[in-house]
Amino acid sequence: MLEIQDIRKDKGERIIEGLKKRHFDAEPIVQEILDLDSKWRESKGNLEEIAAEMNQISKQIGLLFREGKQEEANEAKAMTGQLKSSEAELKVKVDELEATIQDLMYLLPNVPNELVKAGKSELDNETTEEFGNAPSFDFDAIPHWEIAAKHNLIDFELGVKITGAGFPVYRGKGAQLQRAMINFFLAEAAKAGYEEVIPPLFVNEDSAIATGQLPDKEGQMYHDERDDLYMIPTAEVPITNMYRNVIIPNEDFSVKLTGYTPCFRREAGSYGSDVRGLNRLHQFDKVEIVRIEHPNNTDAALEEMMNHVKGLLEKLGLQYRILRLCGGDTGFTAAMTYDFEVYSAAQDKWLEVSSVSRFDTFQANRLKLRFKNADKKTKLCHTLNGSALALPRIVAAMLENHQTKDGVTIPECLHPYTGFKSI
RNA sequence: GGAGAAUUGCCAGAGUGGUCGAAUGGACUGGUCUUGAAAACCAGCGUACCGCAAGGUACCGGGGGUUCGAAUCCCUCAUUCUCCGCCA
Repeated sequence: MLEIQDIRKDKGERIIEGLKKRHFDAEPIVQEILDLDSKWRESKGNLEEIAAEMNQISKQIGLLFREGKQEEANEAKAMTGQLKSSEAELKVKVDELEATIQDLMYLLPNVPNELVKAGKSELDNETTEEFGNAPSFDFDAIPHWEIAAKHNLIDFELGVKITGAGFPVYRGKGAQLQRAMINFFLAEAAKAGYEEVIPPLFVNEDSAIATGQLPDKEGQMYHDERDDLYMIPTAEVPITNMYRNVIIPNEDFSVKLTGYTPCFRREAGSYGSDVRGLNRLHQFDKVEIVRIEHPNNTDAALEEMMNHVKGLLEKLGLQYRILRLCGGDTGFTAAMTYDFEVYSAAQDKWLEVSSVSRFDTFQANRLKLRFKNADKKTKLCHTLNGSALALPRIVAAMLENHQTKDGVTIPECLHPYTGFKSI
């Protein structure tokens, strides 16, 4: 969530201007917020005046009683009726205004970083870097779902029977490969100084709001209504929420956390070739890296995270490119996002395998995640996170790009974890 | 799932209707003293909102209520602990 102080400062000009890069017209919302905010301040001021008066009178009544001046006390009591009712009235008004302002604030997405270009959709994303060469095959490369079927690695139909579409069953070397990659990713993250956590896979409403899944992406999460819990769409949610309502001591920077979790996404409305095989699932595995930073260090942290992901892809021997998402394609909560895509020769498409984002104070504001700056003022921290990496698509890319005529070669970095060198 | 007890500031812990944003101790920060440290002493030591400021308001697990006035009484929810039941 953006900071209301930020809107007051320049009448929201910076925000309105910045959000144009998302093709988001913030002006009417900002206007309404400003309008309601001044009303709110006025009412709030009045309310506090009355409250102060009430407090005064109450104090006096207390004194009178102690001095045994019953009558005077009762007289004073009688005077409070009018004040009390106008206080109640104002309170309702103030609460309403607050709620409305809050709702409006929820509508405003994060302001894109200065590096982010204006744009409407993925077509406007910029490719910032490209690494590696496309694999060449002297046979007909087949897509991963065929490879998976051929070697009995993943059974999609079985998943349909047990649960439904988008819940595959990994088996044999397919399951082992999956587990090996998780361990590899976690080990690499540990090497890079990230503390591993195993968080809950369900979160409460407060957590889902704090990282921005609610109220915005309600329909994307599985929701257990009975206990009012949400299944996590990414480890970002529980891990970042470890720091909800926390003022972190300066010496704790940088906070670097990693965690492997399954992720659950309803993916309502997806269909077609996008959902073929491992391309889009309702349940998938991911190793996430999360950072909480002093604002001064955010640029450096982002770069470090990018390099971490690059390192993983290079070790896996995959060709990839990095996109800086344009304003319109950048997620609601993010100030800037880099997507890592691996080229799949067999499918002739680029598969998104990682997404590294900085949120600046947007999440921290909802999280109430703060630190104390040099002059002891509490300030909002910055949060960042990235996938390192998301399993299904990286598995798909590996199977496809490392396929041989009658199997798949496992990259060397995984050998200690798989126990086998080929499929 | 049933019964009981509890939830107060960074921590421990007092406080059962008015002068309580909250005693006291510890931790921490600054100062005095010291060659330095320890000890002792003095001072400071929560968050947020409104306000140029003075100041005001709100917060004692969350929400609601009673009252002129609530940390204190009532309702409700959550969490923790103990006992019983069930169970990987």
